[in-house]
Amino acid sequence: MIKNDYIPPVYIQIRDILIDKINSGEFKKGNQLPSEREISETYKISRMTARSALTQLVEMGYAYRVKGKGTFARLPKINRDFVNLCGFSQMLKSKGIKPGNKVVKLGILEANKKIASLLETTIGTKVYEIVRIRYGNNIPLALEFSYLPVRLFNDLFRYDFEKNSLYKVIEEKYEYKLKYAKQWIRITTLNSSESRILKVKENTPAFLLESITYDMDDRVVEATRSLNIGERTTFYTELWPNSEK
Amino acid sequence: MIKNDYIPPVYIQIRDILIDKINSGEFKKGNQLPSEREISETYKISRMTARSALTQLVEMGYAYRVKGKGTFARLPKINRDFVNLCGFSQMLKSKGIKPGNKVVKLGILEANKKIASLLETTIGTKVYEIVRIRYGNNIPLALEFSYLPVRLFNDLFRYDFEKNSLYKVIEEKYEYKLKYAKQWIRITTLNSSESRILKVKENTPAFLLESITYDMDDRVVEATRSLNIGERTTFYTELWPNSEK
DNA sequence: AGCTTTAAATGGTATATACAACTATACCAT
DNA sequence: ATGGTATAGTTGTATATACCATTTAAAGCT
Repeated sequence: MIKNDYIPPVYIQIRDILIDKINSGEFKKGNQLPSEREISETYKISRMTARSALTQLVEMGYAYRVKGKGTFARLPKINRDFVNLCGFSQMLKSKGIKPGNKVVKLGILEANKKIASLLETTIGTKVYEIVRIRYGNNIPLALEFSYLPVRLFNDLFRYDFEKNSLYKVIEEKYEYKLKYAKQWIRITTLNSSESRILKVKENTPAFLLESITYDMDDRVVEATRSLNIGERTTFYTELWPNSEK
Repeated sequence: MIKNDYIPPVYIQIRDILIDKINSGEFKKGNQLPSEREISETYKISRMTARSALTQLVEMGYAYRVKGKGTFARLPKINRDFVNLCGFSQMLKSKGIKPGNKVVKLGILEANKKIASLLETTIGTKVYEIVRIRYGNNIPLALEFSYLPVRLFNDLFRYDFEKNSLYKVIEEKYEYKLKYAKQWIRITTLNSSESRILKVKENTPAFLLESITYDMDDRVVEATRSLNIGERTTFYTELWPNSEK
């Protein structure tokens, strides 16, 4: 169907080789990775391409550079105790809270300006909309809007998102490997319909989470907008210095 | 004193020119920026250097790329990057925002239950209190309370924290190497005195940030409580899949 | 032994070039 | 009207080369 003979760019291939070696322990935390020139010789590629691969590692948190010394392995950024890439349910479960899910709307719509800009596509593009209420121990926590380009997901609605995690479907059924997500967090207040759905009073302060999820080819596969009731939400995160040591 | 003859690399200069044009509204959100080739011709630089400048914009959230179409402006709000420990001022600087600082209170007090538990010490321990207003481009952004154990910092108040970064003093003058910080984020509303200090109206929604900073020996060197005006703050973070599992 | 100088290795910046992949448009043939 | 083709413009990938700045270690000198 669509590119079943797809070969990733060289710098991505080298990146993945190095990631494997870090994950397998061949390069341990703090170990020096092969230099740019060294990599270019081993794989018979140009130094700039080797550098691109290393840049990828740095961006993904697998390495850091020190001028004049070298590039060093690091285990990727720790603790996204934030709503993380494994999804909402799994995060709550890890805290011993019973997750819940109710789909309140499913549909296909044409991207307006806002959604188009989040999905980095053009206005009018067809997108799936999934609206869910998120529960923790049966208490409403958040109202979540998910948007996915129709062209990437054929017949998405055959899956039941009260039973299946959206991320699982994306990764296992459609085989998009998710790389990372960008997330912005703001404060807002709930309007009348939002507060009615979540059964709290109008103008309740809430976190507004907007996130964009990218796959390994840096395509936007999903955009979400989530309203988390302020008084029922605490985010926890750990901050580390940029270059570790 | 600090390298007044420093000339930034070309791609940084071009980056800053473009950021200025985005901030000034010459390029509005969604507008197409000059193409890589166009930039390289205007400034008489190579295309790859122009590309580096645009890559910087993308990484800083000022732009996004669409293959085959072009690079488009996007207007980041004041973002707080989670993934660093470098402190408030440096964070704003890296986004091209002029940081500001006003100390509104300096003192030594005895830890109450709350502060004692944050600093992992006993009630009654002597602690420095530093209260500061944080500005970005001269607009009040946050009210920040810092607490440090007196026993770790001899004569701390000889330093001027409107001129010196607290983290710099801790690391350079007292030579504590900072390892990491834990941070909790909640929503609150400003009470009358807080809102008066920040010059906003009472009950304005705000982020409540509480953090604890550890040094290399896992001693708590600082605890902070920060009230960030909700409508002037956006947190930005990147989420990566957990390496475990 | 202790110091300075030199050289090698590393990442950082910059140029020039080429082709691939994708988008939008114009134009033409059916 | 529909579909194909050509073309120009864009970002994406890749090569080859050059020089700079920083770090480290070896070499040389006093």
